[in-house]
Amino acid sequence: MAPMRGERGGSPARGARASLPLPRRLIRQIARHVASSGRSLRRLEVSGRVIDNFDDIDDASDDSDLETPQPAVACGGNAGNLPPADHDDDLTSLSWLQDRNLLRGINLTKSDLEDTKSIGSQVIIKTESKTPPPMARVPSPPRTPCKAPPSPPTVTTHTKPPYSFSCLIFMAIEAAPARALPVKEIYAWIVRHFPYFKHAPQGWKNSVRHNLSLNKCFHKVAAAPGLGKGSLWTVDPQHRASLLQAFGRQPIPTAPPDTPPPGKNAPDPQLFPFLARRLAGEPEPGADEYLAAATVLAMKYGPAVLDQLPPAAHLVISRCARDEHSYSGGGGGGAAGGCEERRTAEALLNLAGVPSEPAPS
DNA sequence: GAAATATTAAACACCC
DNA sequence: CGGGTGTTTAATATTT
Repeated sequence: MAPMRGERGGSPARGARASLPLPRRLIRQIARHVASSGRSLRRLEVSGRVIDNFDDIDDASDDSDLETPQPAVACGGNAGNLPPADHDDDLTSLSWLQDRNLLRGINLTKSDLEDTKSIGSQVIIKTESKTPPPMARVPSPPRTPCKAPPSPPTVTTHTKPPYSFSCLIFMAIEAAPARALPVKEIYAWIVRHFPYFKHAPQGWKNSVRHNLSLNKCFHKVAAAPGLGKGSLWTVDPQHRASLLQAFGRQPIPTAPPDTPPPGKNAPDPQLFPFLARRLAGEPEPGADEYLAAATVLAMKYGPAVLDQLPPAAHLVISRCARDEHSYSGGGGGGAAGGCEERRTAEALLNLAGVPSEPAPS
């Protein structure tokens, strides 16, 4: 995979003040919005690397209207756990909060992570809840969300799964952090979770593509650069319910007979813990923050990165090479040069419900 | 049994 | 040119 633009490797200016790739105002907006939702923005990770500049939020010189940020030691957090890389260059981190993966506690297997790499960076905003999370949490075993979870997906042997192709595709897409997958990743997910397809006749891939094309539940979104061929496929939100109903119509064969049924419209949570949660409609805190993360990424790496993020923003970005982009959903086009990324970011913030401040004059 | 839905196969175009 | 992707059509199977 081609390294993302802006990836570290060069040597950006050291020190918090030397280089501030993000407009402070936007950082403030993001942080404020996150704070208003009862959390605090802690850090942002891309592919495991912190890219935040949120320490600049503390800058009083430009911050008169900013809510008082949490002191860097307030919550202890896991500062000690931060990899050394977190602390170099412009990637200083605030280490005062507790981890909270706003990408919905995804239980990624190693292969999931590998898959994810190909569609873009894993984006994690870490925040803390100032108030206890509304969801009553099961007394949880030691959380190892992203590290070798007890591999759920050794599912159903090598028999043909009882799910229709549309369900399989649906599950694959829903299981993706970004809720969007290229067809190749859909294949991979299916094979990984249903080994039957590893040796199934090749026609099934045709069926998958056929289903994607024909089924109104699935939408193609803009092709992503660096993905190779093809587009990202998403689930049409309007048809999501019908897909969930389809689950209800399908046998759920995977749970042992003595275990209580996982719920009518859900895959076996033991086998698909993350997916089951998501499909069960559990609240997914952090959507706004996620968009905020997209904002930051857009500014850091350029608008093209948005194509590799979830389609939630519904931004239509023309993918003309040569760095020329136009946007619908923002305030019209015509952005040029340096303002463009900012406009993208602000459009995202607006879509995320974060009011945009008028630019200081 | 009919209709709806799903599966499978195949052909073709497009693009990289 | 080859292979992957996406679309479309058609036949068949299964479910409702």
